[in-house]
Amino acid sequence: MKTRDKIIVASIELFNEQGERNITTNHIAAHLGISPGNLYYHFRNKEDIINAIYSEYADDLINQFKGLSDAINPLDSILLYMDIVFQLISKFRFFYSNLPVLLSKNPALKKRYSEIQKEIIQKVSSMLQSLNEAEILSIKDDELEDLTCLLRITTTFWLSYLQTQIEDNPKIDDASLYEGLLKIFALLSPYVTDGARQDFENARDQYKALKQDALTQQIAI
Amino acid sequence: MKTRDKIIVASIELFNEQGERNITTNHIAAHLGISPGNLYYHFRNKEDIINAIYSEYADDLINQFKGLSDAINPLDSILLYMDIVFQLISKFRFFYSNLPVLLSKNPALKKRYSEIQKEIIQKVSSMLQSLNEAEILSIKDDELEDLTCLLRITTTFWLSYLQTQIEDNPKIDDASLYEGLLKIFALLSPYVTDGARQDFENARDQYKALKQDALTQQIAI
DNA sequence: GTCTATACTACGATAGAC
DNA sequence: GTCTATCGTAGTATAGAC
Repeated sequence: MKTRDKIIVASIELFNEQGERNITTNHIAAHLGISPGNLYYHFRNKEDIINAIYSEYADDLINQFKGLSDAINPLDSILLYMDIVFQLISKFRFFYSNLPVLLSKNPALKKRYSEIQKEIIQKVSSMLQSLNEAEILSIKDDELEDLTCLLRITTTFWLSYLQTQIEDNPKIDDASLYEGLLKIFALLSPYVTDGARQDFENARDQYKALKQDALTQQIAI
Repeated sequence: MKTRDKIIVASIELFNEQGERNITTNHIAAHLGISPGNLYYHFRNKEDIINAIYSEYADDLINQFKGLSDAINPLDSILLYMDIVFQLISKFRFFYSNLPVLLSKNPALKKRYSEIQKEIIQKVSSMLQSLNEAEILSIKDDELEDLTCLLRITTTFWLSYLQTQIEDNPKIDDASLYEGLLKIFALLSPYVTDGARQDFENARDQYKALKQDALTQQIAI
């Protein structure tokens, strides 16, 4: 791997584990066994590294969504979508743990973030409309915007919420992500039509089982 | 006002405006026209100031909730409760903009935060049950926990969400808080019984009007 | 591309006079 | 209680050799 890429990978790892605020450029260099000077050859400063990480995040996002374009049923579609979102948030969780602060001191990043957010909101909104048309959900026009917003808040801050709840510092694992997805089920549940109720609850049970599996696996290790 | 209190007030103000991370003890002292030495006479360090601010927050919370104990109807009760919560979050928003980071590097604070959280969750949960018993909402037993959790996430991170959405750096004002409260309405809406629907929508319209007032007032200024 | 060495700065914190 | 003066440290960043 090129040094530049190594720096990005190590930074993500260290930021996630110990918090972006607690990790300096020197830490990153030391962790990789390279000199600070070398790090500064590849990046102008720490903000530059964060911006590069965000580029990687954005690329990931686009690539993952491409693989999702196959026409499957709308319920699976939104679930897979949410799954991807949770996984990406987990992979870059230092970023989301710190979202308002990180964005406020980096206007360029905030602009990029806003643009991607707009697309995601658009996508979620259109997925909900598809579910409406397929008569899986029954959402009134004036409810659509609020529901989209609540879905965004829940996905964006789910891990942050978990981190504030758990007593000792938590390990973010697959079970945490499935638990987040189950909150999405809870949000959508009141809007599910009678006709789709069975499928919906089956899907929910599947994710409950996945969460349980992840939990027991975790204990086994 | 005593110097100690002045330091707390100024710190809250500066932290909210410019972010806790960007404000040093020297900034606080300079802002008050006192010496750094004087500040350090009153507080051992910056973390000590933050802990003192949190004590003020906790006191505020308890006092506000005391004034709420009068038996009013359960719907007004939860709305007033949420109103208080939003206002407190707004008053200490630097804290919530930074929640996971601030808590992870201050275990004592995290412990205090967790304890208060437990009480709030308990309180919200019992309020929802009252609404159930009064047949204003119809929440099944297995839905209660998820709904409580979604309410917590939405209130806790509403302002953080707003800050990430608005293009240029946002002014958090009354309209923002009412908008947050309307998200609470959106969360509860699917669970409202037919019998209580009219009251619920009337209350919602009231808050919509309040938000509009706040918006126009803001433009007038 | 990578290293060593170093300069600079900001911040946290304390000592000691008043 | 408050000030002035100052020290130590940690983090950022660059220069210049290899």
